[in-house]
This record gives sequence, structure tokens and C-alpha cells, in this order.
Amino acid sequence: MFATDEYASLNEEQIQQQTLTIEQVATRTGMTKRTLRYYEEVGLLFPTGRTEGNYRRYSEEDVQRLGRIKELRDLLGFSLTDIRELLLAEEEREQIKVAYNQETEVSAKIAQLERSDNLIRGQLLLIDEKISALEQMRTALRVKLERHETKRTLLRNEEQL
Amino acid sequence: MFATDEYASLNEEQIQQQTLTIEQVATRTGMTKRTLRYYEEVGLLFPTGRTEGNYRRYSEEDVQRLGRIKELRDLLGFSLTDIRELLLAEEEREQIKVAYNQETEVSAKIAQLERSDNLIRGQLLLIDEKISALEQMRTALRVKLERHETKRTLLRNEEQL
DNA sequence: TCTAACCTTGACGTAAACGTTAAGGTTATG
DNA sequence: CATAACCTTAACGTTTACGTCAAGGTTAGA
Repeated sequence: MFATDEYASLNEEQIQQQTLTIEQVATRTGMTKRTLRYYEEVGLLFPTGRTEGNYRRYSEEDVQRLGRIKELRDLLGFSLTDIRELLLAEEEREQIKVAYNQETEVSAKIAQLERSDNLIRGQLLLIDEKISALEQMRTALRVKLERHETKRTLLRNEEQL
Repeated sequence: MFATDEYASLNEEQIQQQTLTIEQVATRTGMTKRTLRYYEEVGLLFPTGRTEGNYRRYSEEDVQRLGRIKELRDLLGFSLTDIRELLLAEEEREQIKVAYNQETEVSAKIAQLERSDNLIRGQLLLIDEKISALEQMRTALRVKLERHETKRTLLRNEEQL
């Protein structure tokens, strides 16, 4: 009764303190305001709310999601379309989870889990592929460093003579 | 005397068998001819030779390099500009290696190695960053799979009752 | 030597991912 | 309540990484 009414007890001003303007989100995430609007345009991130005057208001969750998006974009080089699908897959899993919790029959519950697992395994394949390619590159570079180290040791011995 | 004249003993036809047309390279690498021409335009890959009539002729090395480029582009999501710089850094290391071999003074040789190492370490940082981001994602997904496995076991036990 | 099947260099087109005004509405603050 | 500072949508501009003709030259094979 107390926990569930947690938000109902907040007034306007307090609610506004919970949310962020587009400017605040932009500086916090290192993205531009244009980018945030664009991401909404292409269905990547809809801010949680809008003010009376139609100003965007972002929640902490929104900021989290933006972080995810940036990671997928910058570090992993996914296209925005790819990212949207990845995040959609996650949301789909969330839905499956809800359905799972509401399901009473055990065999149906197990089936939901299987469906979810398939989505996860698809993503794991993508990731594994990238990781092994990167590890190969890393190994190659490390081998070069080691060879240089060996050469340096030889040179220093030579110097001693 | 035999090994150094290896290529001089080949006639026109045999040389042509060593090289590949743009079409052949395209099919082999899974890229389009347009892409190959574009990569030359932006300074990413210059085919080893040209025929009398100005047709591009690619060597096996060229194909290797294209493979590298494709990997960096598709798997790691680097831009063509990034890739050009990465490959340039590698070529720079090659140059340092040559200078290194021609250098007689030990301290200078060691300095060359250091220069080369710095380039390598820069690339390693980039790669490590990407790998750890990917590993985090992988771990998160695997944890989910395990949780599902646990749930399944519980459900099956429940069924037995 | 002739011709079909290649290749060449322009040059214009396109999708993705934003950048940049422009014209006007909203909000916060003295 | 005025107004500076912020926000909105709309619309056109830009860069990257190619796709797609077009007009003409080259090559390989009968």
C-alpha cells in the first residue's frame, strides 16, 4: 500500500525532477539533440513522456537504453536497423517472460522458455563471430609485440659484447 | 640465380594466370566490381597491375588485403577511413621494419622497435575495448540461458509430483 | 578479323545517419 | 508579465558507401 502508491504521492515538480530534458540527455550521453530526435523518428527510442507544451521528457530508463544503443553503434558497428531489431528481440523476450508468468501449464511454460532461448542463441552467434575475429587480430598483434621483445633482448646481449 | 629469376622466366600468358580480373576478384571476395573500383578511388586498394588496355589486374596479395578490409568493415564495423588508417599503420610498421634492418646501430634499432610497438599498442587498445564490450553482452545472454535452464529443471520436477 | 563479352571512366542516383537553418511555440525567471 | 533561453516540426543539406546507367575502348575466341 505504501510501495505501490510511491509515485502517486509525488507532485508535478517532483515528477519533473525525475525526468530529463533533451538537452540534459544529450550532454549526459554525448549525443546531439538532433540524434535523439532522429532516433525517435526511426523508432529506436521514444522518450517516456511529453510536457503540456509537447516537450520531450526522458526517464533514466531512456538514458540506459541510449547507452545500449551507443555501445551497439560505436563499439560493435551495428546499423540502427540492426540495433532496433536487437532491442526488439529483447522486448519480445520480455513479452515472452510475461506470457510465461501468466501461463499455468508446465509444458507451455517450457515452450515459452525455448522460444526465448532461440532468440538469445541467435544473438550469441552474432556476438561470438565478432569476438573470434577480434581475438584473431589481437593475437596477431601480440605475437608481433613478443617478437619485438625477443629482438630487443638479442640486441641488448649483442651490445654487451 | 634461379630463385631471383623466378618471375623473369614467365611469359605473358603465365603472368596473366598469376593475376586476376576485377570480375574474378569480385566473385572470390563476394564484393561487387563497383566496390573494388570505389576502394581504389578512396585509396584503400590499388590493384597490383594494369594491362596494356588499362584493365585492372589483381594479385593474390590484393585479394588478401581485400579480405582484411572486409573483415574490418563487416565484423568490426570500421569505416573505410578507419580501415585505411589501420592499414596505413601496418604499412608504416613495414617501413619501420625495413629501416630497422638497414640500421646498424643497436640503440637505433631498439628505438625503431619502440616506434613500431606504439602503433601496435594503439590498435590493441581499440580491439580490447571492443572485445570486452562484446564479452559483457555475451555473459549477460548466457546468464539468461542458464536461468532458463534452472527454471526448466524446476518445472520438470514440479511436473513429476 | 570480327564480334560478344568484358573493361574503362564519368556522372548521376540512393540509403543511412545525421547537420543545419527556419518559423514559430513553450518555459523559467526576474 | 515580459523576455531570454529553450523546445517543436519541417525541410533542405551533407557525408559515406556504394548502385546504376551511358558512351566508348579492350580482349578472347571462332
